[in-house]
Amino acid sequence: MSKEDAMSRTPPRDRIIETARELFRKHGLRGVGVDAIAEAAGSNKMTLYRHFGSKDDLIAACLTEAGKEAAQEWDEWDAEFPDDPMNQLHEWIGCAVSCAIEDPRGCDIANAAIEITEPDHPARKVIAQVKSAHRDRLARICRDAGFPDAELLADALTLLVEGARVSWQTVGPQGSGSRFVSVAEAVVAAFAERGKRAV
Amino acid sequence: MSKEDAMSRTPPRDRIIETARELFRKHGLRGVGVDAIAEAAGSNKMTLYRHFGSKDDLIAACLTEAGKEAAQEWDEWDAEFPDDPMNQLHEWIGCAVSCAIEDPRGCDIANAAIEITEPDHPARKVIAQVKSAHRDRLARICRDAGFPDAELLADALTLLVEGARVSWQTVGPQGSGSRFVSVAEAVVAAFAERGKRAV
DNA sequence: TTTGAATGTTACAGACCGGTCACAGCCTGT
DNA sequence: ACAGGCTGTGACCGGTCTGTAACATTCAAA
Repeated sequence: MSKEDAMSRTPPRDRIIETARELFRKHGLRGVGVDAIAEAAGSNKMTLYRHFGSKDDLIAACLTEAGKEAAQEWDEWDAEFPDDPMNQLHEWIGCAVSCAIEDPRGCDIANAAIEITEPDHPARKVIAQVKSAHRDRLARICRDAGFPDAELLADALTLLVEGARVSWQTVGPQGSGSRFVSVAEAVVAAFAERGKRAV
Repeated sequence: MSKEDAMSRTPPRDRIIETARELFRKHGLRGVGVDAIAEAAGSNKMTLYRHFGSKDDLIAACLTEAGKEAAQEWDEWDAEFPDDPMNQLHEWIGCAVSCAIEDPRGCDIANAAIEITEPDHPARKVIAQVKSAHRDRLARICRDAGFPDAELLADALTLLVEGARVSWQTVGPQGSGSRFVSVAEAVVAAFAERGKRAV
């Protein structure tokens, strides 16, 4: 009963966020109600509303948490290959979509951006901030690795990974998304050769 | 009153599909009810249900219609640059995301794939079919243009455009999505040079 | 003119939703 | 032992949703 133990030990707020992220991912933001989330988290609707003022705020909190997790992953790559941006880049390419094999539901943040239609939704700024940070870290690695067109390469890789996670949801494992690693490596190689010739 | 005239002349089924596509695009699939669609189409819920057995079937019909429109666009490029795949490719790159400037809601089909969580939803096969056809036509152009790595280039461009339309919804005009044309052209150029050197 | 199919209208069923209230319990720090 | 904050419980409100039933209307073809 280690799971139930952990459930009862962690404060309700954390359990609710974790459970909400699971259910949102599985059924979509509009596909699951706050009551179901609270119950699945071993709590109830009232405490949910005492921690998060509304469902929309809960969604924003979940995406903030997702952004924190992503940043942690970047930090781990930083620590794994210190001062070796080229290996960091290859590691990123390898990991960026690999998770999709088990759970083909793509990126929670991108999915939320698509599912949320209100322009003033509290989650919108979280989405923009996390995604911008992602591109910025990618651009920094490309610059550190010495690519002359580092910014353009960062844009290319950003679009590729974003597209791969969508492609996985549209056509599944037969689609272009499953060739993301080959494509990304080819693009990186092409940009590297371009740089060499320019020098 | 040509618009109202057209509304009353066209059969209800077509009006409903057209209206549904607009509203689905604006508010999401789950963000608008069948009653609102029927009323906005100048019809009513009952006739809607007589033409489409369920809301899910209506969604599938809307995506089928979207797929037909996309195919028509490809045919126009074919007719505009007959036997000139390189220009067809450039035209595709220019048009693929340009529409996003006015309406940043991305691709209806990809959005639907993300919003639909049921694996057996009637729209799923439509989504997969349309997206596969898109990649196939792109691959054919790349092959006709003589790219040695035509399949890989088609995958790259597919992922890029898919990612661009998502990026537009996450970070807006400041994001990588607005650099799609530059990125895609750079990737095409890199693949072309690769081919030359390989020859 | 009559017939019949397509369409419109109204009402309803049953379920779910987000959000709030009043009240009861628990558990910790003092 | 006691006080106070956090948590749990169940009921409730008003609204919306998909889908159906029964009935009225229009309109074109025969």
